[in-house]
Amino acid sequence: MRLSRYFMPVMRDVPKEAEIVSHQLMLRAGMIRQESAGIYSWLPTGFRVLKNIERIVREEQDRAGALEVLMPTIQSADLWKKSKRYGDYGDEMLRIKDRQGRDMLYGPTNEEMITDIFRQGVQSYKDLPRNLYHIQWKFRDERRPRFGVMRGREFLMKDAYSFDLSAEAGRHSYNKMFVAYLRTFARMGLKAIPMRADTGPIGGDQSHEFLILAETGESAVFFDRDFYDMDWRAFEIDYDDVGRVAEVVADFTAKYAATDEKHDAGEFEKRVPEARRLSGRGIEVGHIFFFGTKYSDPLGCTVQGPGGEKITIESGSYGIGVSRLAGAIIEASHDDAGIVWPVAVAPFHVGLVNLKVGDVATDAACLDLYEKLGRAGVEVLHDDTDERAGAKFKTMDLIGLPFQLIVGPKGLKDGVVEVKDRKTGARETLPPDAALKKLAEAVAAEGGRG
RNA sequence: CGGAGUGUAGCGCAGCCUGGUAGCGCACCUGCUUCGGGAGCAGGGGGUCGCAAGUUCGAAUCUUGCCACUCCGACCA
Repeated sequence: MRLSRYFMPVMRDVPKEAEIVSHQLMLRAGMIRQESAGIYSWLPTGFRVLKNIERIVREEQDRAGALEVLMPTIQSADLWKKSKRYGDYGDEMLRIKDRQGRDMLYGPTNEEMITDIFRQGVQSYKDLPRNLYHIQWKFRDERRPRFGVMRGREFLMKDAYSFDLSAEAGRHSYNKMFVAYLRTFARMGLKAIPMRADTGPIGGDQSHEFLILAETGESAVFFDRDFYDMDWRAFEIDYDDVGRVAEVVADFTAKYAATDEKHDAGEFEKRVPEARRLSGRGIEVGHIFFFGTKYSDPLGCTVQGPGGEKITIESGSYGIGVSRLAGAIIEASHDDAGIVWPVAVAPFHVGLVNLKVGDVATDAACLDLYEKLGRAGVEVLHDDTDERAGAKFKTMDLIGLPFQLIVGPKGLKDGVVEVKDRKTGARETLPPDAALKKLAEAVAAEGGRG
């Protein structure tokens, strides 16, 4: 993309409505625009990040055997009345009426609808297990939206729903999602610690929240320092290997980690030596539940077993805050100059900076590199504007692309260009071909197309 | 929803107390000079002062009501 043809309204001053750093940086980098409290437009740069996050989530859900569907944002109230949650959900649910006066709602979640879909489509035990998910906008009319996209009222969420014949089988479905979440967040460069959690209004008896550590997090968290030594890479695993999947889950759940609601100070002291006890604040980026027959019972979601008997389906649900992650990743990865994107979610991989637009040799060199990088699968934002060099560097640092490729007449005279690593600040001068090779390799290594 | 606060140009702000028809910085446009880490000079464009009613000869400014947004608390991806 050529910056001269792009739409990226960056700001030098911080809009006063933004309190936390991720919100400030998203606004300053021209990623989002607030439309009303807790509701945002995603501008081109922000939208690219959102799509990258969504892509990783989708790839890992698919890998774990979940099947993607798309349910509507608007739902009829009927299903919710059947599950008794129409009343329970309270003012958080945005209720609307259609022209016939029918009660409708903007979905805050989809347990009822997916259960109904599944009930209608499956009659035999032979059709289980299954896991269906979608990535769709939700609306929850929060009492107090805040922190930009981290706690919006309208937000993009991945929600998956598992259907099993027995509680044991349901446990494996739960464990698969647990592992898929570890992989998903690892690919985004995050260490998301699984913590025991309250089940809240969703209900059920087994639940974990995945939290990343950040000072601005909304939950107080208590955990074992040993988590830092875990293998957080997106390790390979055979999801059909029930024992192995359970082992990974056991490994992560053996260590103490809990949010304040579930925290037990006595147990913490008993299980974790003092030197390893850590506390801090965390941002919840994922939440998984196993709730058994809570929805299948009232909605009559059953299948016929081998002996002709009726089996009530055991279910779980699994959420990831896709739009929240955009803010959460920035909270976890930024410095004084701006955002520092992990390669896998960066809006572009490389910022190509032309230091002297209008200089024939420099323009030609930039164009050549731009085309070659594109062919190598590297996404490039080419700053071909006639801004001053200083301003260009500030902008590049602000928007946080992982690499900057800096091309100017002085370097070209010596046959070199400069490559800057945004994260480390390291700069290297090398011939254009070598720079190209280096960037292509770095992006291939870290970009992690699943 | 309880408490606190803010609405004046795209963004950040001053002006309001003590009414007289709107200003600063950045950004934007034009020209010249500059040009390897947010340039200088000169000229220029842009605002129903959140909305409505009231007081007044006259309201950004005073009064009342409403709306929007932000922050602090209880819930959640």
